[in-house]
Amino acid sequence: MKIGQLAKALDVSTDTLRYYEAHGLLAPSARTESGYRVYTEIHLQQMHFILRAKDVGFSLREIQELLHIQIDKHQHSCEEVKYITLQKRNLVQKKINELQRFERSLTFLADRCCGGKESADYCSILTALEEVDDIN
Amino acid sequence: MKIGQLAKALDVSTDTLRYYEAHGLLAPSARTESGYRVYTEIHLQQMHFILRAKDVGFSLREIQELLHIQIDKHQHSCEEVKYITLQKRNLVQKKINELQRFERSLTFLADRCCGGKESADYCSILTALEEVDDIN
DNA sequence: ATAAACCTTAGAGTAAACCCCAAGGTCAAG
DNA sequence: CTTGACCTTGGGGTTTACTCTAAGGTTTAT
Repeated sequence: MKIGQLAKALDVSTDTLRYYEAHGLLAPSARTESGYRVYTEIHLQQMHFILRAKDVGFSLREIQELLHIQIDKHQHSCEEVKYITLQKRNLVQKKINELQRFERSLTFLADRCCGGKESADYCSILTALEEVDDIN
Repeated sequence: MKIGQLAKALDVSTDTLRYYEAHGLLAPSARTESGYRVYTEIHLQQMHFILRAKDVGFSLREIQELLHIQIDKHQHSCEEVKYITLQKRNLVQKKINELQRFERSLTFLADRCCGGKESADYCSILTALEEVDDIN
């Protein structure tokens, strides 16, 4: 697979892929004789991982750390890897909790909202949020 | 409450608070005679909302949109508010799903990891991820 | 065989979200 | 009544994550 194909499959720009390569996130496994980057199915999967991670608020640096667990595996003991992994999981769980709180607020707001044509005087995320906060 | 106190309570800089004000995210309700910004408990809560939203990957623009549901409530019909709200909830639910996938990957990795002193040759987020992806 | 559509590197430009500094006004403590 | 910790505005600088341009080489389609 060439960079353009991978980019199209992921709906990102070729620039982004080169940027990720330059920043240690995704390196093509080989080059053609003429220097073109060659990617495989694995890179597609890895990019899906990266994009999902980005989407839920991880910075590229944090994503790199996650990937580093693999890349540096010979340098790290299993103990360290486990520690890092559990730490990251805590972070993920915290994010999930926050999002679930948002979800409850939004659900509350939607339920409370009549959905009709009249002015939304009594509709407000913040009001909903406060109420949810009170409930919790 | 003055800006410094609010900043300290939230562990952000006063610059950040002024930046948010300039960008329509959080305006103090009043000023002192000498021009100092005056905040209340409500602003503290609103900032908690903003910071949590930021933490789970919403941009300031997106957060503003969420808050706008309130600010513009007289301009919007309840129908519109409900539509926006449900759309945002979809987004939140998508993020939750993505994070739960991460959580499964990380759990899988941690479980698989012996946690001992030896090299982590067989520990890898990506390997774990692939396996989880296979399971799903 | 030549245009169109790719690819390369290197480097400059941009938007978001701060962060810092200067120059000066305000205010509580000693 | 002044020192030091606050506050004000305005503007410049930084980092992250792209995005674009220039100048040129490669591949595919007619």
